[in-house]
Amino acid sequence: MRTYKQACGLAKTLDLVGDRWSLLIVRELLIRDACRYTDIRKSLPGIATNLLALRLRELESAGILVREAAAPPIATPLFRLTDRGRALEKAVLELGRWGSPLLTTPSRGDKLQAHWLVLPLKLYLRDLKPQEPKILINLRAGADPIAIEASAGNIAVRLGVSEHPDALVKGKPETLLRLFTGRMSLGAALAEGVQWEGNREVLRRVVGTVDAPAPGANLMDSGAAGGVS
Amino acid sequence: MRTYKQACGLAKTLDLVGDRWSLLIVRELLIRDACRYTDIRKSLPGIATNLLALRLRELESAGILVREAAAPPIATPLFRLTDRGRALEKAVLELGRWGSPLLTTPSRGDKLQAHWLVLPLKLYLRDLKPQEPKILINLRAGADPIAIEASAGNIAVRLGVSEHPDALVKGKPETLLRLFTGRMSLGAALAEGVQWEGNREVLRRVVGTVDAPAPGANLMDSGAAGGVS
DNA sequence: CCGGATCCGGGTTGATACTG
DNA sequence: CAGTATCAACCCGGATCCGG
Repeated sequence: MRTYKQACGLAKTLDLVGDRWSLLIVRELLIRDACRYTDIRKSLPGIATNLLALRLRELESAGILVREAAAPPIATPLFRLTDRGRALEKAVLELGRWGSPLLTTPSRGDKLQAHWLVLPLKLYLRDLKPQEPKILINLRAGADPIAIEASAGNIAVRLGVSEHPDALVKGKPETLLRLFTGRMSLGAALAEGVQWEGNREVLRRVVGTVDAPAPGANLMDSGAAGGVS
Repeated sequence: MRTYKQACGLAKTLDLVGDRWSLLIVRELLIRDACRYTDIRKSLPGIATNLLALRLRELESAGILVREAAAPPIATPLFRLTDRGRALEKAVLELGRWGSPLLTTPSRGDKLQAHWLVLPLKLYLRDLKPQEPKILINLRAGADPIAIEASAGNIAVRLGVSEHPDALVKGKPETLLRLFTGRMSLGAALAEGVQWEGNREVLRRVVGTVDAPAPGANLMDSGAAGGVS
């Protein structure tokens, strides 16, 4: 294994997850608790099958994920993060936050899969009315539905469907992302084909600037927009 | 440029800083405000000169750093992070935090340069007595002295020397790191050759468990230790 | 010395074909 | 479905050389 040979936390981390595709595999497992080989493959267009198999072995031997031989009847192995692997979430979220401003520029041929919304929603949603009763929002932007729950000041975002939600929102992933990160008003979203069923007020519960989509609204905490090479 | 072609913040970040050495170059510039080519090279043993030059061009065109043509007399270019590049600090610190537990295992041939202590010190030092007057600690573990300042609940760590410090601590970087991250008592550090001049009580100001170096003390927030492949 | 450019051998990645 | 095998292309590491 190629290593930097530096007694530095960052270098040690990159020794284990710095190779191409590694952190994207971790991202998939952060979003979907357990994955089959093919699930990961479909979410990583362009990865070679041998490379995916190699990375999974490497991450397994690094203690970041485990391969669970499934039940005897239909044995299809499942991959799941260990606690140690799940501890990468903060770092993954911070890397994703830094890259978010680059998503505002129109993507040429970029893919956007619905389940990827989970991580940015975790970053940008806030429970702005902690004293009010719990609310549930279901999102459907593609194959994988997303469930949002705001309760007592906390936000939970996960793949799946909540029962008896306060609202069900359908639309293209791009549009829902802009809507829920405060970069697009509800009116504009509806005009772009978003379907909102149920209570519309719950949007204000979790998104700050619903009606003030500042023209050059920047998702960053600070700093100028970076160029794209 | 090779890109993942995914409309995902993490993927976009990795498109720009996911290549080998890129984040280590950012780390160097986070620690030393402005660097010459050779400074970076000395801190990255093993990097090929052409690769360093290439990475610097890539990071420059990504808006992460700028190349400052120095003053006319003796022109030696300086590299400095932009605001956008400095915004990577949180992500870099979180990646480093995740890798910290891997530093406890004896490193085979790993290099440890004194100035790398700056980032872990930023992570693990706390001002535990915010109401007391400001204190200054100078560290010397190698070529680059480090200045620590605790004041009003905040910790500042930078390369350099404070004037009239409360304490001056000299020793091997490994030992100072363990001492200031609470994994080694002061007594043990002194026994290993650490020289402490000045007030010894200031250590309690910034380090939590000075006298309780739990045997298997873990720097992680949670999770088991990962294996090393 | 500083800041690279150039060349080369070997390792890694990407694409495709193939197998249990 | 879950990989392995193969091979071309590219990237990386090390050495050398070269203009200020």
